[in-house]
Amino acid sequence: MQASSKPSPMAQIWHIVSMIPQGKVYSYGKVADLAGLPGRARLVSKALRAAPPEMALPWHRVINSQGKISFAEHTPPFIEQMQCLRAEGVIVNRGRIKLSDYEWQPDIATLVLSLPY
DNA sequence: TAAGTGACGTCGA
DNA sequence: CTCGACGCCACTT
Repeated sequence: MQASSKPSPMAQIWHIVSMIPQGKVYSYGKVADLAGLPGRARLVSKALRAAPPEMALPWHRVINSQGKISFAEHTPPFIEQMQCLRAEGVIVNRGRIKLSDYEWQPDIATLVLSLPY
């Protein structure tokens, strides 16, 4: 059984990102881990850029492991991401976000039920 | 095939 | 805590 093909890495990444709750953030590296792609954080950024706008993926909730927005400060994309986060109640200072307050703590049960076994 | 690039991560100064 | 160097991976030149 289970002869069906497993989802593409990009589809897996999109799936994980779509699960990040409003008002919470998660790092590229951890998204990659949950997607079953350890060590491929850079693939996550690529997947977000490739995501069609129609799917309204919450890309702004993905930041780097240091709790900062990865775009260069003062650039249009940086400002857009910061505003999206603030609109959800996330406090952003100079591109920095307090992970101890806003990092998503994925529920194990939810994860198990959502992964493609 | 080698070298460059990037919405990353980790470690040490 | 901030920075730079280096490691990494998947492309692109």
